[in-house]
Amino acid sequence: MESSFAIIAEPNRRAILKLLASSEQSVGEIERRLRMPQTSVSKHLRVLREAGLVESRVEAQRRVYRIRPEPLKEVDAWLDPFRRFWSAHVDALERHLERMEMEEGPDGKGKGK
Amino acid sequence: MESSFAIIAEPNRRAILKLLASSEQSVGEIERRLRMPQTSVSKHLRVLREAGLVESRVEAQRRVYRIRPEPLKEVDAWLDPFRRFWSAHVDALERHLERMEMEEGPDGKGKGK
DNA sequence: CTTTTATATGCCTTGACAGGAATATGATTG
DNA sequence: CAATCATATTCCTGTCAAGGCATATAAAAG
Repeated sequence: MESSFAIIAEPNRRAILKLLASSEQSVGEIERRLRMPQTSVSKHLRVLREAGLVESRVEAQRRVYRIRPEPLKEVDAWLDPFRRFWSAHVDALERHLERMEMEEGPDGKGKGK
Repeated sequence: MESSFAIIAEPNRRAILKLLASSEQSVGEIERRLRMPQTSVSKHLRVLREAGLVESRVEAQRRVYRIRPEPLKEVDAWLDPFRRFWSAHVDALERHLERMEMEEGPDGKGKGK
């Protein structure tokens, strides 16, 4: 479960991260807002913490969690090579795709001959 | 396995996508370049195809695969709320974090005090 | 100290999924 | 047609992670 990619593959963890992106929250707040069992929240927070995606601060009996954004940079960086496909010059991409489709019917199901 | 997040959680699939990001490739080319068993490549390609992350074109007995970038936009969009944490100047972020620590939580759920 | 509140941990079951080997499908060439 | 090349699919197995439940830890309040 090392990689950030695996961490954010889990929908509940994404929900937690998204919530924390707006502002830090205690476990109980997360529990109530996302309507998920406390035990489940704690376990996901543990995974997130060990992966460095969140960190916690103790406040009385509560633990307040907040985002640690660094690991997400890895994901952002990985996306980079794909951004050219949808950002910037769409023209070049379209020409590229059209060239590829020219060679055979679109989507290849064709028995082409 | 619907979500793109789950799809890219797998390292070999990320490798395939990355390779295809540079240019389209046949199954055999992927097999050789990534040094992974053909059966494995085919299976990952199936997953990627069903998730809409790649599409294939038939060329004689070969299937040439290429990127379909759209689904990755979802991932890119999800990252958006976190970008503010690392983009721009760090000062603003620090002030932001400090502000959050100050507040007791905008929740209103507060057990009064 | 006892009780209550807040959070964490352990155990167990279940399901999903990756990998490997063998095989099936399908197109190409002779 | 048979032989061959390229890719897909099936079956099996091991692993790993998520969810539920009970329980442990720890701080606060009475």
